[in-house]
Amino acid sequence: MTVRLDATDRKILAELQRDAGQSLDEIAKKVGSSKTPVWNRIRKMREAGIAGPQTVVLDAEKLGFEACFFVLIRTSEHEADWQARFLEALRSRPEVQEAHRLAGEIDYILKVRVKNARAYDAFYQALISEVKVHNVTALLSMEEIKSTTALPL
Amino acid sequence: MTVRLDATDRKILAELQRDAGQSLDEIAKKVGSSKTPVWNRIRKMREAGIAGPQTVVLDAEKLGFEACFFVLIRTSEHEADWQARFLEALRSRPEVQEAHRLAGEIDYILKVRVKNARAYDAFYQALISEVKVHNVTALLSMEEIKSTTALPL
DNA sequence: TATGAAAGTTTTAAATA
DNA sequence: TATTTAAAACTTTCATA
Repeated sequence: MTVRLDATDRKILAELQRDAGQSLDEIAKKVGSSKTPVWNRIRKMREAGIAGPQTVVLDAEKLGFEACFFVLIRTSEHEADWQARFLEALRSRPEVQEAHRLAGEIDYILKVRVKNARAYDAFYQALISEVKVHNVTALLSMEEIKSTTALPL
Repeated sequence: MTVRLDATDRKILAELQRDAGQSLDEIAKKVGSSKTPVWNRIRKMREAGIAGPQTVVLDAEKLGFEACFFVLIRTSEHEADWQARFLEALRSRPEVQEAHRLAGEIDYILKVRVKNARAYDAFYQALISEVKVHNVTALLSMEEIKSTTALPL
């Protein structure tokens, strides 16, 4: 389901990733085209689901979210029912910003953003009371060196 | 440097996180206010750096970025000079979407998004040739269960 | 806080290369 | 077929009540 894009499409996406707030005219100038063609390309990429919703990046620290944990989870349960409940628990908890199922020893990794260590503990207790997990390791972030959703187009 | 926000500010931020493309009128209706006050609040929050740049979320899979690794790094080097070079290497590589310095046994965690396993290996070889690291474990994501930058305001 | 008018932007449509 | 021009609809921005 990979879509064919030309160099102009890629430049447009790169600009939108950098700043989705700029006007069509500005983008058009930067990619060496004009408003209408740029608008049509963006519309097509949106329809194809390549470009999704716009969002605003908030400063987590300034909003009081001062703790970020990476959580490594091992489980002994591998039945469909257990997995369905576990995934539902992750999806419904807003503290969980990322959740991946992994290959290898460790089964899942989560990125959890909370106000403080106490809030993490509350999250942890709630999670393990909902679904049984074998082993949990929490890695506490001391410093966010880099954080971006931009893809290197 | 935490800023005081009221319930309306929070609702506005929540709406902007959900969809930054909607108009002021729509946001105003949803938060039970009108255009001008909403606009003033957004401007203030931008000036305070609480609300940052707008971006568009792209579909990594559709763009051919089919591999995502979490990389756990242990190092024996803890000198300022080594660290400065290491951080610079991470910041300058666009495959690195997240990088955190951790407390405890493991020193750093990275989230690395690449087209395929070969591209990951190229990244890995380049990184270890630039800076010496003691131990590297790569966790391969099989499935992205959840991915959001939204904070639970 | 609300109203409204000026400036700017997006979107659609028609004309042109 | 793709691009440019042009015009309508809508949004943002800001002055004033």
